[in-house]
Amino acid sequence: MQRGRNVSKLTLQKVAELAGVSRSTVSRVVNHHPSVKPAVRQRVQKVIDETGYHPDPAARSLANQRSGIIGLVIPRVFQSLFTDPYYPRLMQGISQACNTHNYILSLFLFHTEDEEQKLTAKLLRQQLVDGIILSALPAGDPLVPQLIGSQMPTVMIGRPLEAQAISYVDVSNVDGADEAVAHLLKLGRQRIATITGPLNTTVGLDRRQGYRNALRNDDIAVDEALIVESDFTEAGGYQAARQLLEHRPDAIFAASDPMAMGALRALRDAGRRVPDDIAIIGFDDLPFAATAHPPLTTVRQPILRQGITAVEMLTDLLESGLRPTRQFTAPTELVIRQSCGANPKTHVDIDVNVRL
Amino acid sequence: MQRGRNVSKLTLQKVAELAGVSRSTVSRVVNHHPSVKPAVRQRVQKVIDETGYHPDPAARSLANQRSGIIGLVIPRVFQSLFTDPYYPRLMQGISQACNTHNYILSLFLFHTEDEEQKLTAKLLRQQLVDGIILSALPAGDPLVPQLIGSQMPTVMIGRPLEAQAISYVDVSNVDGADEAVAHLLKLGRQRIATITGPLNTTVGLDRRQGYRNALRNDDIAVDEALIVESDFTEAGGYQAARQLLEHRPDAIFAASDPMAMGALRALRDAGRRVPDDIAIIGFDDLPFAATAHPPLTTVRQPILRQGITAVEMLTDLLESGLRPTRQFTAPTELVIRQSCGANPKTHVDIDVNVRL
DNA sequence: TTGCATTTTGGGAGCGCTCCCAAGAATTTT
DNA sequence: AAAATTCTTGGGAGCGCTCCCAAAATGCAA
Repeated sequence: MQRGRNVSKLTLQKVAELAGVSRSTVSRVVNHHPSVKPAVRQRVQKVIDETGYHPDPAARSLANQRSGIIGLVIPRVFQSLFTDPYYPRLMQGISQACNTHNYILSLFLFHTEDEEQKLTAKLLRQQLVDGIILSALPAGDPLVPQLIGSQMPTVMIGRPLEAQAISYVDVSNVDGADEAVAHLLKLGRQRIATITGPLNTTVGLDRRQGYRNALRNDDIAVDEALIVESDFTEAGGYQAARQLLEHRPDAIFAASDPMAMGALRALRDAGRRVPDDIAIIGFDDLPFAATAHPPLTTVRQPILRQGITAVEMLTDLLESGLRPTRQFTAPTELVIRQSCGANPKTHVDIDVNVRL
Repeated sequence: MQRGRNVSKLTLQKVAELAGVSRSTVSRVVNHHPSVKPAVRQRVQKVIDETGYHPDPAARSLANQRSGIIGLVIPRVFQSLFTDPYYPRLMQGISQACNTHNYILSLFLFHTEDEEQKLTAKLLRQQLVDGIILSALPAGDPLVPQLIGSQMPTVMIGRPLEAQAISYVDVSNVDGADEAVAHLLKLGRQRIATITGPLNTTVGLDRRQGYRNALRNDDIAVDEALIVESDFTEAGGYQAARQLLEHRPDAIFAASDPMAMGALRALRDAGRRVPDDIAIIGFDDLPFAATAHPPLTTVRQPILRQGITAVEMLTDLLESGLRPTRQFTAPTELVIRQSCGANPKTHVDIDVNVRL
């Protein structure tokens, strides 16, 4: 009935016998415990290499009460965004760092409310995963307080909406947006509109704040009609841009690249030229931004790096006990292409892969 | 030193004491074993619900020799594709089905060759994951034979290149491509080119085969100059299309949507009109296809369903022992929009979300 | 009521590892 | 050279669960 258990399994005990030492000594070698005589260590290591021994993760987990697994949790609300390349990129970074630090990465996508409940309860029981990386959440989500209450080591991607005693990795959304809009102002644009992300998320709020900061910095009154809330998607950007068109903006700052693409499409459908009639700047610098038509000026954020940093913060937390929470905010960088009208000569930049 | 273990942990034993029964009985209740008197079962269940008891996964794994984890393995070669929405979609399907069947999903992305080696060895040792879902591999990859040799239950996404005793979930790439090209022929296109995927993958080969089949079916000689190999990416499609332009095609069948987008861009840069001068059909029906300019005619494949099916085949395998391998090939569907020139009136279809 | 078959329950053993403690070996000190 | 100290090593116990077997409880027929 046991599948594939033809060869009797290799255990610490067996390796120990082969090397002529005890279980404990092998365990010490495996775990790089210092107090093993070099000669013995070498002999044991040789047996390990020759036999291809790997400790049984379940037994190990049971004995030392940790699973060696990091859980990446992406809540339901963000499922719709899941098809945008942001998440894959983030996951790549997270996965890479997990490998480096010898953790297994498990993925928890919540699909229904029911599932969310059940899975959350399981996750919080401390034995399934050692720690959690949590993608940003909308306001009022009960998950964050639950996590804090449960003592589960957690690092959030993106600052939580309500200030919380929790570690997170963020990007300078406010300043990035500010810089983008300032750039448009410098280019002489007068009526700059913005398509925001959902305003129940910090990302949405922060990028709008940056927009406001830039205008205020130039003593320009904010026209609320030029601010439209959307949902980070292409379709959302399209709708929002249509709506904005009535108010005759001469530039649009979209809080995400997909929305910028949607806006681009809306403008094209409406017969407006970009950047001549209306300039556009996005946010993210996703791969397609460079090859959009026209190539999209956008605020680059180091997505891969964010993932890596999140894992490193978490493993730090796991390996050194619960210490004060930490925060990290990565800088953004304005990538000037053609859609903002600053750079009409340059041709499409091809270095899509040089991004971190 | 134990983080957060303030409350002494809830074990089978404790639950048993609370319910006034033995460990074994509680275990039976938890595992839905039939031989428990209804009254007792109810009493135990009540305690479980009230205390919020969940069995410790590590202990469980150790005792019954399975981890309850399904590993999704995506090899290095496909990392570059990882930013295209195909994988997220697939993962969504896989994750959903894993939840339904009570498995944990772990993600294994190989980043370097070294990592690939190390992780593979670990994976094959049978105790880390119960089974593996393997995304398609290029020719000659040693992973498939290794997996077969190791007795690790595996389901591949996409048929393996060399026929192997392995289960897989595929889509009808040949027929899908055939249908697309036949459609172009029916519309009167004469010089139909194709941008293929990598020809060391079945997907690449199959879709090219479909292209050939369609031409042969119309007694049209295949002009090898009209076949350019690429890599499924936007940038690759762009390059390939530039190359094809010299041979004056009046239609291009691109074996993936990103390549179709690249081709679209190349044509625009070259001043060609789509579909008037050149028609284009893609493959995948990724979300952006509907909102491309012009909206992309493409071959839809049920990505989410593929993921679900893969998991179901795997859990079947896991729960009923190793039985003969199985294969499943999902149908494709030609989605006609504007880029093929068949449908110049229709407007952008918005039902991006109705896709399975 | 007794005897037998059948359900239901309890407890021992064991999954493979880590941790602790004590025993043994090696090293240093006097 | 013996004693004190330190470094290595081995083995027991236990992590929390499942599985098996035997004991207890129940049901049924005679």
